[in-house]
Amino acid sequence: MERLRQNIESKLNAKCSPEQWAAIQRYFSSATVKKKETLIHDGQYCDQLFFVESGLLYAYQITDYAEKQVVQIAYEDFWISDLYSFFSGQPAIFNIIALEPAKLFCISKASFEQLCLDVPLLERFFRILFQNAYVSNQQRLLRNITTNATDRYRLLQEKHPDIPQRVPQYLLASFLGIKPQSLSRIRKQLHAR
Amino acid sequence: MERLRQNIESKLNAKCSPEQWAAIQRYFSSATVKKKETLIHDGQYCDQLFFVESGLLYAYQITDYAEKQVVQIAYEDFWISDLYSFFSGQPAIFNIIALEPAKLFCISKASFEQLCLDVPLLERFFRILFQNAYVSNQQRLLRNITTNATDRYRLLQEKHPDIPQRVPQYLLASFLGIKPQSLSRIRKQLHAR
DNA sequence: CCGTTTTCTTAACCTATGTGAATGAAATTC
DNA sequence: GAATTTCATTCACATAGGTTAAGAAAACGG
Repeated sequence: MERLRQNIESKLNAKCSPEQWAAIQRYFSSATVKKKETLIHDGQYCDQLFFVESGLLYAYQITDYAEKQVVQIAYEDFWISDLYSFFSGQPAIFNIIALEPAKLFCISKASFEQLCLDVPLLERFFRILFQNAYVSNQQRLLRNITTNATDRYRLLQEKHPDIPQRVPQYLLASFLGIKPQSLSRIRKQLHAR
Repeated sequence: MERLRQNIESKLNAKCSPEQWAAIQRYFSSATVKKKETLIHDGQYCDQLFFVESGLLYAYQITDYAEKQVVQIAYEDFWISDLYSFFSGQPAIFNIIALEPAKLFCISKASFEQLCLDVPLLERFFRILFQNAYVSNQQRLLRNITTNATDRYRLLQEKHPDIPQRVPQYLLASFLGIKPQSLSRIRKQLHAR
């Protein structure tokens, strides 16, 4: 669980004491998913947060006209969940599927709440986690409005060079908000230089 | 402050006791802004949450090439702030300006934290408030990707009929992620039927 | 009330991205 | 390892929305 520890400590900008870390470990369980296995089905409840220890998963929504829309891509050191369902207790609106076999650490909502009481430092950690999720979503919305597809692709390459290498292009395209043919065209133009 | 009370009670789906309400009132202050007055400047700190009692404000970001991008529009019963700055203590990334003279109730970060301790019910309220903000942003991102401008405009008319009536079209267009000329064209087509 | 400024509309044209179809490559299944 | 399915690429064409420019309408300021 070294990865999880580092993730927590880096976001808190502080070390966990041995006791804190022992407590934290008690509240998480681990899980593995095989390639193409569905971790969360929309319509069912998602009452867990998942930390990706290894592997890669993505979350998508089915749109009004039955198309997949990729919402999030998570690999090592990322957290993924259907936060809407997690927070509200309503059925999930996303599907979450493994693209590569993955090893996860999971915390249920009940454990999450217990842990926050038990180790207040973790309450702070999760607050930061959710705040970051909020802010990065908002920035993503603004980028999608104000930036063309080529620049969005370049930015993704820069910030998350893993993703273009590990994710098939039709999913990458969806994540960027374009069609696979357009992404193919964009890549061709970029390589022409 | 009746509006604020109703807002809180409706999101909590519960009534505040007289003591709770008295405590809440102590933590809020009130403010007014004139038309065109700037409530929050980007680059400065935004350590307040604002509840709109009357009037209308909007938040925008200046994009890389110096264009205004409208992020949020708030009128009676809405909350508005630069949550990034509020949460992180970093300088604000948005400007918030009054389009109509407005009366606000404000709570500073320090009061917010005190209030959450003092009246745990309010901690729950704010959690719900932030969760809703997260979810509605995420849904807005997905809609912007999967839906054309005409449908986005129609949806806005349906869900917030106040906005098209009270906000000039060039700001409305920006909020929808299009240019004013395009919004004009869309409106023309819609009225032609 | 009139001149100024801001906002809205229209139109002609342009461009990025979508669409549909064809092809071949790659991956998966049996 | 042959058969199928899935995925990526390309192309010709379609279309939504952007751009530029001009004038009309509305709002504003003295």
